[in-house]
Amino acid sequence: MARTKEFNEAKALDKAIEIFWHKGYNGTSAQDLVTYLGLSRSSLYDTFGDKQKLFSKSLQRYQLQAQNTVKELLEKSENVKETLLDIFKQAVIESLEDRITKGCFMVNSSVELAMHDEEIAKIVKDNSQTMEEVFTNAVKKGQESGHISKQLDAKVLARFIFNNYSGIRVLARTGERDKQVYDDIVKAVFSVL
Amino acid sequence: MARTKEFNEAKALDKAIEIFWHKGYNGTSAQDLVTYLGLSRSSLYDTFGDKQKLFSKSLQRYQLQAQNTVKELLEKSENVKETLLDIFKQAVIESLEDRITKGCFMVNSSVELAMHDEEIAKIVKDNSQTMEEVFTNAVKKGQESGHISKQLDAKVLARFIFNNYSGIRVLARTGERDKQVYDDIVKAVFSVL
DNA sequence: GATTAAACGGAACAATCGTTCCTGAATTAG
DNA sequence: CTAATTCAGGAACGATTGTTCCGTTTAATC
Repeated sequence: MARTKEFNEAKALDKAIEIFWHKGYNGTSAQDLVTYLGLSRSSLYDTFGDKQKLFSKSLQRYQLQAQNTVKELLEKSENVKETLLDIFKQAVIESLEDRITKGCFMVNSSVELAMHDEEIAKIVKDNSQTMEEVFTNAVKKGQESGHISKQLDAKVLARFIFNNYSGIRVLARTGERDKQVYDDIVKAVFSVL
Repeated sequence: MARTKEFNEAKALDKAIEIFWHKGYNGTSAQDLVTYLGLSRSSLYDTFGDKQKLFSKSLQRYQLQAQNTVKELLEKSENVKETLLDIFKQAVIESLEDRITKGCFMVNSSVELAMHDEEIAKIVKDNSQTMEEVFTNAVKKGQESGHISKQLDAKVLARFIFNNYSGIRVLARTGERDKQVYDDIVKAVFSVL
């Protein structure tokens, strides 16, 4: 029989996420991938097909990870407003800590590829819809428990929250390092809830 | 003496803005530029130096145009809140009309290049600062005239407005075509003012 | 009409791109 | 052992990249 796989496919994907996230699709060369994933050209192409497929898989994996984190936090939360605040605070911390200012992989990919690559566009669209649902359910829960104002519709607030989340990630990508800027935005956002 | 320039440098730059805006820096080839600007390889390089310089000039020109539009509208406005609403409505209209979903050239460039190209990073940073000032002054004016709530600091609101403006442009870039999504966001944003 | 410089088309550059293929070593199961 | 399969490494592919250079044409000034 045959030799077993030596490298962990999932771990290789995580590596791919990192470098695509940092350098973008067009900015990452095949050589970059070989070097950074630490496996040979042949293994890379045998395992993942081509660059586009690898990117697509990476983005999908990232989406799952990111979504699950937020989803779980909100679903088991007893005070949704506070949990949402925690999520934003975490995004701010990551934006400031991040010494290589990666922003958000999904936002970056949207901007770079969504209009030129149908498959990526589909992932992005799917992500938006799912996040909208997650936030909508969370807001509804918060409104029922009295933690969030009922002045605006849950879906309206969900889209609003998601929009500001995107905005903050763009801000991070520009390299903004002034915490006050992020805090001000979060403050204004939560004055609505 | 010498022959006079046949092509209009400013018009060529506007063409460059269009294609860079649409395809991004890495996605636009030298051949794309030759074809789209309608001038020869030699003229292009003689006039603008190289691709990076052309991109930089294009982005600066775009910045000036975009800034002046918003600046003038807000400075001569008598009801700043309404003018801000007009600006957002205009962004929404452009996002929906735009058959090739360009988003915002500045946002796109931030995400694609700001962290890899110092010159671009400088332009982006300068743009953020200027826009923050413009919005801050506008909000102050609105607060003094009673059109905008004084509950939050002018600078806080300015940053908040700018963040949502970025977010909307990202949304446009993803190809979102549902007007309701944009309208919901705008509604929530203006509930703060 | 001579001079000067700009614009042009296109050839050509080296470099890099993503991808394929080959070789030989390594490792597993029967 | 043998057979099967994966590994690493690198050579090589054609295509495309950004850029330079050259010869010719065009036009404006003197």
